[in-house]
Amino acid sequence: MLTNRQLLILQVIIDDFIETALPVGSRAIAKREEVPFSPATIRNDMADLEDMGYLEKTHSSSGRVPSEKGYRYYVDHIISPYIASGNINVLEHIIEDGFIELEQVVQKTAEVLSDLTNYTSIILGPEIFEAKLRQLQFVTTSPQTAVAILVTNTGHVEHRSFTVPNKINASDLEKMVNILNDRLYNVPLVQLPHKLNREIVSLMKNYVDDFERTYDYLKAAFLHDHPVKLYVSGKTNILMQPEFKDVEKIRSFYRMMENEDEIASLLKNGTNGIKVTIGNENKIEAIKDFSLITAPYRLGDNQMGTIALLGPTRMEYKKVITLLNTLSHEMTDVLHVWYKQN
Amino acid sequence: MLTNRQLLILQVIIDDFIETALPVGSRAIAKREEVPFSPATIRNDMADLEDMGYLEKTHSSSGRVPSEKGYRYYVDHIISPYIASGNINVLEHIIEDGFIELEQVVQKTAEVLSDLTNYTSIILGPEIFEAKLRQLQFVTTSPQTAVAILVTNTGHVEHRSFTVPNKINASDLEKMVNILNDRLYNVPLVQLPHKLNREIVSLMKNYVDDFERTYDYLKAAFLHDHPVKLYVSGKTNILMQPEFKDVEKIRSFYRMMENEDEIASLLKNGTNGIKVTIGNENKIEAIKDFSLITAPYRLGDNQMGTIALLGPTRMEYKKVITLLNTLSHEMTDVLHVWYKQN
DNA sequence: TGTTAGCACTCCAGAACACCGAGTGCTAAT
DNA sequence: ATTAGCACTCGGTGTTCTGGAGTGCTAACA
Repeated sequence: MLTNRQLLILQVIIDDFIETALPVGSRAIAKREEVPFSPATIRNDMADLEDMGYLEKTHSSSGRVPSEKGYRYYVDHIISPYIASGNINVLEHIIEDGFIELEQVVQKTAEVLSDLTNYTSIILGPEIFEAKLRQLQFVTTSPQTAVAILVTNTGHVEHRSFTVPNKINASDLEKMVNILNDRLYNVPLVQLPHKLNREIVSLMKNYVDDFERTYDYLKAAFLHDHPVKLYVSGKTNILMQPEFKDVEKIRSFYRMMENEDEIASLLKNGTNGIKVTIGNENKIEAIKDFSLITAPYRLGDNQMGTIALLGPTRMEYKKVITLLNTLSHEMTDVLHVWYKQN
Repeated sequence: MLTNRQLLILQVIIDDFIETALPVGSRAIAKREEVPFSPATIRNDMADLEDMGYLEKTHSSSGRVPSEKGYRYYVDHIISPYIASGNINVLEHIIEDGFIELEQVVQKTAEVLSDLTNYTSIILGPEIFEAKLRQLQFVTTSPQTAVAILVTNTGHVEHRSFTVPNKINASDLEKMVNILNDRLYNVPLVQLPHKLNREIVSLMKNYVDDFERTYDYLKAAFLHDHPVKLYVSGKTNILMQPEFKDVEKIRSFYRMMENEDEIASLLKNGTNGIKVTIGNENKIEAIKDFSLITAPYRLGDNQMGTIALLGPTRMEYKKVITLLNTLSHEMTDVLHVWYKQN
């Protein structure tokens, strides 16, 4: 168990190191008003804190630097009382500015987030499975090709190009699409496959000649997965951090950022609230000396996506956690409005 | 005027430096089979070449390094006879692999290009103004919002979200869109505004009540600019080059790459053939020690876009120019097929 | 006259060394 | 329990030294 004084010293050291990125010495701590102890006293506590694993030295006579365990303690026990969910209405301002596509709002949010923090922001989602179908459509673009288009109530548009086999009858396709639009209007995307199989198949058999082939084709066009998008902003911010003077580190960082699947899997890791992953707690090699902070946003009970910030382990946790907390709530609110309006 | 021996020496020095990135000394040159002269002789020529501005020294007793003027001479007079337009069928393979959207083909091409060269590849375009209209459509997504969708014969889909003012009559909109689709089918996008004003306006006035307002609205939905896309691949390749050990350089490179408008303007700089811009010939500060090689691709007489490679001034010009030459022709061929199929 | 061998000179890169200062741990005094 | 004092450690910086790769110049040579 830590004494109050040790707690105070740990906090001061971490705060200081977060600010300066330089090892902190006992003299510097003693100079602070909130620490009315002599350097020698502080040195004793520092030695204890090091023994307990919260601090490290860069060499035998250097000042102290927080260990990952130290950051962990700091996040879990020291700053947690100060985490509020402020209200900065970032999203409201963005929306007022006249953006109307959800994707743009999200992209803009990512930009604001990285500007506000000087770290790299990543937003996953939103999932669109709760969005309701507005229209399906086939547009023939050439004798052999066509585009399948899907529109949702959230203004989301998906499209795919296809080659059209000769065997498929255009008028059959048209009939089917008409039926689908009739029957599936306002159905959430997540229910499409189910509805299709249960209610529509039998209906269509009556109207369409070469049912099997046409139906398979339709499914390929409209029932594919809806890929979740990743919005990233502020990749260069990371280069401003003093710990990234090393070209090799920069390279591995950018390499990783090119691999969207990997990043997405990092963010999907869904808990209920804010999650802080420090240094080696990250499973992915390339971010072993980063910290990743994620916050989910939701629609009802469904997690729709994740807002995240990636920065050095020496991160401004207090500020960042508060910010993410706020923003994830705002995102949740926006989604609520966006999806519930008919 | 350069003597044959000077020409040979210049070529050898540049080839060597391109390969090793190290200053080249007279002894190393003399060891080569194709240079049957003593180091002393070579030194004399090197001094001359330096006087003429083709070579530089990094310090008073170092080996020589090509100057930008040297590269320029190399590109214009030394390697030009060797530039062929090979036939590697990159695009054919990509298309065979089952990609069908033009955008994906272009993206994939950029990736192949950067993999093949280890530089950063950038592709601009293709412009879609030559594409022909297949369908315009309004989909109402909620009482206040709608999406406008435009599909071309090339499988390109554009969409925009809107708020719908109460004053606009939905059935008027529908009528208008129907008329548009009737009249504008297969019209190249570039002719849309003209056709609309000349032929359609008068027609529509007859059918629609609140013509003015509805028409303005339609124009905003469908007659916006068609943004030209930028496809980039291999940004991290640049980090492998030994000249980019400096974090500050890396930072400015990535900063620049984030500014798509600037890059696009660099590439638009359209000439007829391949264009090589070396170091300070580039107007943009951030790439003053890069070389940029661009090649246009076209449809008929219209330049549709640009393929480019960005690398250090010490670039493998011979290989890269040949490659770009080939690929720009292949792109032109692909576009031809893509746009001409009805 | 063009080419080459020889030589003195230059300058960078890296190793070795000394020195300073910030910081520590320990001990003894308060 | 806290603190003053002190010896000690170690990284960073600046200096000096040295080896080697490379040059320019001069004189000899074909």
